[in-house]
Amino acid sequence: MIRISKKVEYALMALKFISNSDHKLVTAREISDNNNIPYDLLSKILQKLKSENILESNQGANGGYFMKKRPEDIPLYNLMSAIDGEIAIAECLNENAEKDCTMLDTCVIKSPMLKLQKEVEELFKRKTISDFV
Amino acid sequence: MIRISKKVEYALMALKFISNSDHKLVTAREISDNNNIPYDLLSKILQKLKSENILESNQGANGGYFMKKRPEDIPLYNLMSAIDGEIAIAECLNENAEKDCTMLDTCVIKSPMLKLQKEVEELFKRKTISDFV
DNA sequence: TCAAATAGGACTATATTAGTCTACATTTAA
DNA sequence: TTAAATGTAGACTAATATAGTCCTATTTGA
Repeated sequence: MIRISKKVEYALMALKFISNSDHKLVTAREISDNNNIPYDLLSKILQKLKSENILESNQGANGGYFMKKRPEDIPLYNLMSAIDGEIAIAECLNENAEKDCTMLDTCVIKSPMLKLQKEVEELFKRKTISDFV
Repeated sequence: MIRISKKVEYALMALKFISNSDHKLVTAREISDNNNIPYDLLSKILQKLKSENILESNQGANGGYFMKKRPEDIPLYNLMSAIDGEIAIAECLNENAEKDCTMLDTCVIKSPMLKLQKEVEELFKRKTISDFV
């Protein structure tokens, strides 16, 4: 199975909500209530989006989030890797597979897998948040 | 994260091994030993490949498996869905999401997600086992 | 100084994936 | 005709990844 995690779905919904809002600042609570997303989980996601410079926030009362980049400038790929970490299409393509994989030398499918990985990456880099907003 | 399951990796390795073998029949044990794949797990996988008409088998002593289709006629997509079931890029695109998804009516990202799903499918349908063999 | 907000770590629960165990059925060769 | 080699199949357990919760700061405006 191959999938977009629920967290990324939530992120997309949040970004859509923020983009379409006419407020300057949108709170996590608003997003959570309007989209039926667990508040605590959403908070974590928004924080990650902030640390990726996708969102900016004001803390404190009357605080909230706002877009730091335009949707068309945010590849879906970046969103995914920000939230779920590096995207490896197969276990053996992880950074630390070199120490984990028991069959490094004998592996017969690594190089075509790598090629496929590149193609999937391309696809997710071509897509931007504006495709969802 | 987005990935090819280990079972599919094993299937690819098995198909490669069978394709490159000069025996008429290859046993699960041979494949398991040569590729470091847990025997029981591999057996299950081979059985699924059989039920998908990718492999054929002879039972009994001197039995084993052999290719029923040519690698270039087996899309990676089919292998994946044979082994791991239908490929839905997001939870909401599953067959039974209609009853499960709490936000059917309000969902704001379903249609672009569906488009993305099609594109990923295309990619995996274009790839065939011959790319790995 | 209080209430409303973001920030962030630790924890628990759930679902998915990987792997194991046991029993049985089929075929061949001795 | 029987033993060994093989595929078939279901139930179970273990490991891992994902989703979700809880609790406690910290910041800031009224």
